[in-house]
Amino acid sequence: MGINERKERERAERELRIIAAARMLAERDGWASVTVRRLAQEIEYSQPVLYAHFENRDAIVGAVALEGFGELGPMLRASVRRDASPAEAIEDVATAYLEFAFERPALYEAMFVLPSGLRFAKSDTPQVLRDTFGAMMAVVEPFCADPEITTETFWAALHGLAELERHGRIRAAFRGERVKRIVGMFAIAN
Amino acid sequence: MGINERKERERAERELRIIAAARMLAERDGWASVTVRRLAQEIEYSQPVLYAHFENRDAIVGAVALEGFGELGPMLRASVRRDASPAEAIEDVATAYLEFAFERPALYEAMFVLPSGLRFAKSDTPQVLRDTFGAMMAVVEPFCADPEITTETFWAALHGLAELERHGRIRAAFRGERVKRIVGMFAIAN
DNA sequence: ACTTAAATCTAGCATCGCTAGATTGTCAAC
DNA sequence: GTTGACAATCTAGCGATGCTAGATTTAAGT
Repeated sequence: MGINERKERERAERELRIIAAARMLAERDGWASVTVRRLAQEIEYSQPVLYAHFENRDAIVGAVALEGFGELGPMLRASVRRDASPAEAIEDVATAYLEFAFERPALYEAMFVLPSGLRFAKSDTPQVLRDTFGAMMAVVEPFCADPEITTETFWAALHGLAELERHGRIRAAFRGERVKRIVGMFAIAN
Repeated sequence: MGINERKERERAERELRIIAAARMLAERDGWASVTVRRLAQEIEYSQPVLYAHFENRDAIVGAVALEGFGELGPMLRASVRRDASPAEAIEDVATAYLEFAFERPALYEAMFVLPSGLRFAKSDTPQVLRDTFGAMMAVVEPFCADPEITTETFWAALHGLAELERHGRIRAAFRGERVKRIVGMFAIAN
């Protein structure tokens, strides 16, 4: 009886449609506009159906965030030029990271700012999160003794640059200069 | 006729009570619990009175944020040990900054994360914001050619460390190690 | 065709930010 | 003093929100 299989397939498909709708609305109108009612309308079901897929609104944000990690990791790896020196590799990743943050602000927000229920740096951390972390670690590793801590620091620096600029705390015009400084700092033994 | 003066005094006092209540509720239960209704109850007036003081809820967050800047700047300046070397001064400020972020999370959130209507790095930026920025600039200045950009970068690094740790993205246990790296990076010519 | 269980919806609760319009209080002119 | 005008304040409500209990429809198995 393929009935249950079909049902499961339809269910999974509907879940994807919810996530896609959430992402689209968030990118278009901001996360405040992503309401359960609107999502329900978008997928043409009533609100309670969403709660059969996600425990609450935060979990929907979390699902979008996971998608984001699934894209950020590969994007960071792909950003490194083929014959880049170790220092250039850091620059490529830093630049790509910020590009991601500014070109997909809603996605970035889901991944790093909004409550999403995701668990980081824990034993049950999803693989995509580890992979993204690994993409950053790969480029700082040549320059440091303890890659994990240095990666955390590198990541924090990039996240700070992204967030302060996104909130208008620092001058957008000087992003390149700031990246240059960060890269210069991480591209020496430490 | 001191009548109008008295009224203005009472009005100003009431405004301070609103801000104090908002800050207290935010620190105790988080910003999500700071509702206009609850604030009204706290100051023993009806909701509409709050809108005679602040344009909207965000403006209340902004007022609390301003208070926060009024404290962060002096705290950063005071954190530098009397006979600290330039490098030690950076360490002191970095440590004090993170201490502030973790001991007053709600205040920090108002200042740097929540929409607050405050304008940074603009011509009409309030003096307290400039002062806080200046406190950080003072310690990185000895090591750099363009202090403004380096300060923005330094600040971003600290903000990233604070935010990622606050959200459980990086391991709290290694905060000291990360600070050591950041300090080491900014405490050399760049 | 009928029963039962799963899938889905309707309708509602409590809460939110915010505001129009009524009501109270206070001042100044007569 | 009384009264009229204006400022201060409140009541009551609108349109949203996240979430859920209970009714209803749909579909499956016999």
